[in-house]
Amino acid sequence: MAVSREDKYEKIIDAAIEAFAEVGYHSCQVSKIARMAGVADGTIYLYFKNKEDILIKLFTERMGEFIQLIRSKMESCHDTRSRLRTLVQTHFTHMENNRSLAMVTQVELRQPNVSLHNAISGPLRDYFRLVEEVIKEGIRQGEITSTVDIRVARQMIFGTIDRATTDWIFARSERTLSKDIDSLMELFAGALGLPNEEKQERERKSKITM
Amino acid sequence: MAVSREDKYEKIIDAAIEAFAEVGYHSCQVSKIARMAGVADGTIYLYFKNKEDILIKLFTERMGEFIQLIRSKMESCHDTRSRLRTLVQTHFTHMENNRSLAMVTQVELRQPNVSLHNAISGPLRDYFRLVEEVIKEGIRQGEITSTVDIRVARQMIFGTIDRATTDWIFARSERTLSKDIDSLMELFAGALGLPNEEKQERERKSKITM
Amino acid sequence: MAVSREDKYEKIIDAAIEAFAEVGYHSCQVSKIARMAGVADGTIYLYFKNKEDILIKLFTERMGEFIQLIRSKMESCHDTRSRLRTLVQTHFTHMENNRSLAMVTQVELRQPNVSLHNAISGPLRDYFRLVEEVIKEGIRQGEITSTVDIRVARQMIFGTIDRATTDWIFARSERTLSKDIDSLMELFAGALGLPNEEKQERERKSKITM
Amino acid sequence: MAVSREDKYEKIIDAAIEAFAEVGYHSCQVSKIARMAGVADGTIYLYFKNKEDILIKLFTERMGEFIQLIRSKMESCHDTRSRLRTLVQTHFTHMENNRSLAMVTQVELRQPNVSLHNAISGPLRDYFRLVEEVIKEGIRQGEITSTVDIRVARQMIFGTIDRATTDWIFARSERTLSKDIDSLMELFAGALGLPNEEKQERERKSKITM
DNA sequence: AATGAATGAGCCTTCATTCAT
DNA sequence: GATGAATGAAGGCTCATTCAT
Repeated sequence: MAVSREDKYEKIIDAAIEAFAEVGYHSCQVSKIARMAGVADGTIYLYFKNKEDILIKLFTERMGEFIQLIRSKMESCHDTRSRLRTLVQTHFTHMENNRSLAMVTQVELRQPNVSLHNAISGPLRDYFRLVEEVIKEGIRQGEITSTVDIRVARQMIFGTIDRATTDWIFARSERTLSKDIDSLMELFAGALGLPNEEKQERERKSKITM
Repeated sequence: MAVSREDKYEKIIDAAIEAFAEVGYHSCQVSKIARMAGVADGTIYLYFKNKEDILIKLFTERMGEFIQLIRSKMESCHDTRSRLRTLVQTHFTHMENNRSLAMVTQVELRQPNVSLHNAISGPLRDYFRLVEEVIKEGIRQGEITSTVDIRVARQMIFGTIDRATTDWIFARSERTLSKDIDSLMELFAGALGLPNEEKQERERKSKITM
Repeated sequence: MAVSREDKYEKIIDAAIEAFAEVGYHSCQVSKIARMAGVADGTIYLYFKNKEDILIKLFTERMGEFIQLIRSKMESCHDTRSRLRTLVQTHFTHMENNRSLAMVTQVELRQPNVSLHNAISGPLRDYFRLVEEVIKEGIRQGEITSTVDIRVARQMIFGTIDRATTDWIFARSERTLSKDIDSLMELFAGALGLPNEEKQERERKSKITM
Repeated sequence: MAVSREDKYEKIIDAAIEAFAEVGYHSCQVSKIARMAGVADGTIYLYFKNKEDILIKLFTERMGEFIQLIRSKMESCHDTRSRLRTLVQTHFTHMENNRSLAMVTQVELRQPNVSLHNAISGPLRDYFRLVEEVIKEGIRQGEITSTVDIRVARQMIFGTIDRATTDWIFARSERTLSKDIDSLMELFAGALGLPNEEKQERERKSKITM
């Protein structure tokens, strides 16, 4: 079957996510991934250069999809506040729906390993760029104070989301990530000087009236 | 001599910081630390349970001192804004002055390892508590909107500082961390609803007059 | 087609000679031979039992041809000296003209492997027998001292030729093998007590006269 | 003990010789050598860089001693014939007394491996030099025809000895190497034009008389 | 207390061979 | 006959830790 090959690749990626989340990258034997994917050890090496390559490809691929998902969700947004909310919402929901992937992203991928770091920095920079685009658009639209330092603002947004996700991963409680979105948005709105929602609502209406 | 023992312990910690920063925790052989500390391999084990214990003790000790340093610097601060600024300032300056330690803190300590994580969580929670105290005090003093979610606000503050530090560690440019403090404080002030500095000045004066 | 089958077999043998000579038997992957022969990996196993079998068949076949070649060239020789010279000459020329094969013969086939050794010993013994036949005939004809130990003499002749060939394979210089033939023959003639050429010439003439 | 370290090194070398001779270099696991030497696997790597290094050091060391042995035995020889006989005799006796080493030398060390070949070529060249010195001295003393090509003569002597040794290693019979010495010497003497022993004896006597 | 030689557990990867198509 | 994707066995080496001195 033509699908078979692609199937196997995905099977290995999926197995690796579960395996890494379960026992950690370092303690995870390649044979465990193979077993979980239902393939032979050697088969792994027909699709991946080595164990690290699995982690890299896994991240690159899933992160790419993730960023695409956020972008597509943001398309219907007309202001910075909703864009930011969509970003946070999508990020949190995605992590909640893919807890093993979140585990890998928040924990396993923080390996202090040069080649891993290099491989990861690409997709990570894409995410950074996405956040900065939202900020820039906000400034252009006059929603965000123009004095804001874009890089620093991005560090705040990403750093906060990232920290919240990591805390959630390590927390034993059943608390969801999503229920912090309002509090978070309040902070972001205040930090960036976003117009409050009533004001924005009023402005939108007046626009329509005109 | 009693000093000798303490000396050796510190020597090993210092050597480990440099060694971990240089080649990374995993690639760093215990014998390298021993060599850099000027002791025999076996001597390490008179002071530390194992390799991981060096990393843990190193972090616990330095983090404790670090938190103490921030607390003492904050003592002379009379409002939330200056407390926060002192915290950020001290954090950034300390990292800039101890780049190897920063490397270890931001990179090496992110090992996805359960026992390491547990050992680290103590001092980390101390830091979190410190940040949350500042926020609580701000709310109590009416400087911070009382609707703010303390945990989320702490995640923002810590997450942002942490991300900025990590970015700085990995950046090749000569940019310092410190020169982002103003931009950062602007964001924090907006997020927490801190009174702007002129207003605060006015209020302080009126207090004195009264 | 019947030819096709034979063709493919030869193609694989030829590819193997080049491949083994290039990277050595152990480092040579079966897939490399397949690629160089223009067939699929699996096809190899339709013609050969396994990788070692290629080496064995290769040697057996080429060695057989080689011995045949020497025998046919020797047919026109009427005395031991010319027979020996023909043997050495043909051996050296053949190696010079088939450097890759020489590489395999002198280097790759020296694998310390029991089954390989057993398989090789057949054709090798054929060669030994050929040399010993020349010696025996020499003794019978009175050209070689009858006290000569045939096995030892054969060891000398084969050992010397073999050593010279190995030296040539590993030498970086452009020196040919063939130009050592005269020196070599001088040694062999002395060792075996062969009549010098003038004397032989005289004897032959007197024979004819009689 | 000061000896201990050297002891262990020798123990490993000795064990390796036996192990390689028994199952062959490639099939021989490092752990087997360790077991036979009575040390831990890791200990091997305190004395040798890797498995190949054992083979190299083994050969270099034993070959050096071997060459020294031959040289010292030859010191008391006053003519080429006795020097050659001593060389052959010592070579054969040494191989007979160290069958495992002979196995390694004649079989395992013929691996077609570049780094191995390079490491081996040094001591091998030393042996070649030794043989060539004997030939040169013979020419200088007028015992060997001056028209002899030294390199080719060396190839004959070494090649013959080497072939005889290899044949002996692979032979199943109980035949010793040593009993071929006379036959061999006869061939060498003839090849090099050495004066026969009676003649030499006569010359020596006449010298004394004068 | 200090040493450092010795230990030995542990795993990624290769590649000859198979077999479903 | 031909293919080539899939298989899975097998082992050299590292290095944290120990312990006799």
